[in-house]
Amino acid sequence: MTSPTLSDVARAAGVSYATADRVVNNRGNVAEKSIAKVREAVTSLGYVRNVAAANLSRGRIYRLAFLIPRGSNAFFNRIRQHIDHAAAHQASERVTAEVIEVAAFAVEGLQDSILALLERDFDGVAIVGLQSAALEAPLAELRAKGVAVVGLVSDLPHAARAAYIGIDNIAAGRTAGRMVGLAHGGQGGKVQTFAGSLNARDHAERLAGFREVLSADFPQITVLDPIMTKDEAQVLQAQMQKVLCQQGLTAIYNVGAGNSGLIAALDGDQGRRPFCVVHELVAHSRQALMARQIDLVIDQRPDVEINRAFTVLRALIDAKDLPPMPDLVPTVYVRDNLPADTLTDKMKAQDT
Amino acid sequence: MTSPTLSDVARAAGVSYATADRVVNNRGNVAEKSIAKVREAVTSLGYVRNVAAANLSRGRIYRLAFLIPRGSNAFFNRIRQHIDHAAAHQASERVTAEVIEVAAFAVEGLQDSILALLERDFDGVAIVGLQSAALEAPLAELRAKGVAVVGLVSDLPHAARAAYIGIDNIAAGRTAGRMVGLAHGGQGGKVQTFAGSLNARDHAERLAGFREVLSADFPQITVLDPIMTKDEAQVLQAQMQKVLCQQGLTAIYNVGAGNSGLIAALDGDQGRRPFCVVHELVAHSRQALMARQIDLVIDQRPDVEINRAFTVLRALIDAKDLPPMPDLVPTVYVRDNLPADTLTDKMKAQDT
DNA sequence: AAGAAAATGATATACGTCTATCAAAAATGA
DNA sequence: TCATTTTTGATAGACGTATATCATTTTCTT
Repeated sequence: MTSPTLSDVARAAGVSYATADRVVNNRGNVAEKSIAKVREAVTSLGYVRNVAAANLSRGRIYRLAFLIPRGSNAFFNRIRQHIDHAAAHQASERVTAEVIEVAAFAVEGLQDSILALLERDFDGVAIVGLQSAALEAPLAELRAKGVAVVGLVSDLPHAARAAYIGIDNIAAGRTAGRMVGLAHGGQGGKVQTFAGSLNARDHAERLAGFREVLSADFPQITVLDPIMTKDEAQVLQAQMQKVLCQQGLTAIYNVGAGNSGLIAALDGDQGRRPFCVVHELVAHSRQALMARQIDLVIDQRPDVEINRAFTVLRALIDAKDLPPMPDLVPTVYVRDNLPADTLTDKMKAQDT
Repeated sequence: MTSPTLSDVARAAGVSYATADRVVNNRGNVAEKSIAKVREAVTSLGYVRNVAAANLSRGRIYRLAFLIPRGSNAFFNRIRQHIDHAAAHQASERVTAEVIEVAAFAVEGLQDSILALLERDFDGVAIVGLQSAALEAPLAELRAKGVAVVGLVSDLPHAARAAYIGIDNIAAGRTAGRMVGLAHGGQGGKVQTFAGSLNARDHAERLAGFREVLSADFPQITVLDPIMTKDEAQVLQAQMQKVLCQQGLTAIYNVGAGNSGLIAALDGDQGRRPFCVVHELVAHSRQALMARQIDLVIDQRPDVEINRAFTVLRALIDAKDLPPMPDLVPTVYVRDNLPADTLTDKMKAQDT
């Protein structure tokens, strides 16, 4: 009925509690023979450490930090909200999470913020990162202090983090490509692509995946070179207006942000519009999907990612293995399978 | 730094620990005035009960049961595996989960199994249910005993369960319809549908959603009446072979199981095949997707659902509010966004 | 104001683990 | 063999909450 305690293990192994404790917590100074006896008793009794008792005893608290790009970006607003929400619900498990805003997509700013973390006493940090070697040194220092570090949404240099929590952006681009291909129903066409900047790794990856699928499986569809938008809605709107005048354009794919501009341009347009695919479900992309202004949204489910970041950080801090977690996959939204996400609904449509 | 304890609250409220305890655990026999003082201290100090300590103290263990249809169905095999896997990882939190197999989709069998649960001492139960009034009485008894009950994958009578954990099957069907519609690229067509039985609520719902979208948004596509398969692969294979000979068939949609038969029929076929959409990602649907024998799989992510069932049951048992949980949505898989699910990969292709 | 009822305080034990201390026993080295 | 090192045992306090008991104080009734 009740599960065995470490005292039970000690008794079964024929050693004292102290010795059993030395073994399970690798405190050293134990004879091989005793180690073997205890290990055996552990498996035969099926002993598992009661983490509640353990955490209580050591007064463990999880101080977590999330480094998130600053700005009014709807996507990161959604992320910030979800972090606060999730943290509030884990307060009873002694989890605190602080959102620290950093200059958006700037290596130096990120570097400084990471160094600033050294002064604070965090147990784990999730960072919306950049693949820059300049981050390796500060991250190494952080990890040397015993802080668990994971990359979130956008990866860090591999050696500098314990895990990456985010989708595979090549797969996301491939998925978009597949959808655009399918939507042509075997006919030919011409796709205009948009990107914020190809220095952003995720943008480049999505585009690569997109091209890959179309050229391999739908050669009758032409992919036009991306128009750069700096993720600004105004730029997108202006460029879209131009593009929509072209003849024979059958699809639009924006790998980046600024979709409110894209949608605004479509709004003014009449006649049959091209098939439109964008990324990230936020208030206005959701509305546009409902209003049939766009056809598909590829989403990375940031709320799922945040939950996972909490779980992974706690597991890393406790040095235990990860619980079973379904893969993160790029999710395809059409107007028919939208989540009833109240957060998204309530949020004002701002810039993406 | 360290969070306040109930003793701190008592001190701040100017009452004894005993009284503070009486208030927070509503033991009664406390003056209104004292209640107010304690409540105030709780909010001003930001006190939150340390659940680790609480669970330790009362020796709380979570005894959970999952009622899952018996059989070699690949989908439910996947579910069973994931339950065991998840349970193993929660053992250190004193969670045990027992999978109880019940006769597949039979009201009487389910009824008996629920009554059998009364003899056991479970704290929470997740049931792959049926919408039958005959289940209401036994479930009411179970809940009267204080057992938390949730519906899983397939819902129970609403009043008889605390929550339903599964996707909206109408939305799933609508999503399939949207995809089939899009894949016609504006052209007309003819879709053959397959279902196990229209008595199965989920099958009927998916079909309804599918029809709804096609008739509303893609009127140029004809939806043929479903061929009934009893979810048997042989039936599907035979029927598919007939169907594939028809002229002008542009798409196939199977709302039910038995896809290995469907795939086998496609395997033998040459020439341009129709656009194929099926449900549930299991070993063989995955393989077929990779081998380009089918185009789309609509999946309900049973592993996510299982995780959620654990979370919801524990929250119900602890009588605390639910943590933030992203919506469950029908997930669209193409060959480009497949999860690297080792479980699925390793599992032998059996009947779906 | 006396007696009954209600509310409060003080306190103890238990949950299972971590951590530390000190003494005792066993193994090792010279 | 004696001194040294290594290993072991016994034990106690702490973590924060739940639960129980009993004595005491306050409030209510009439």
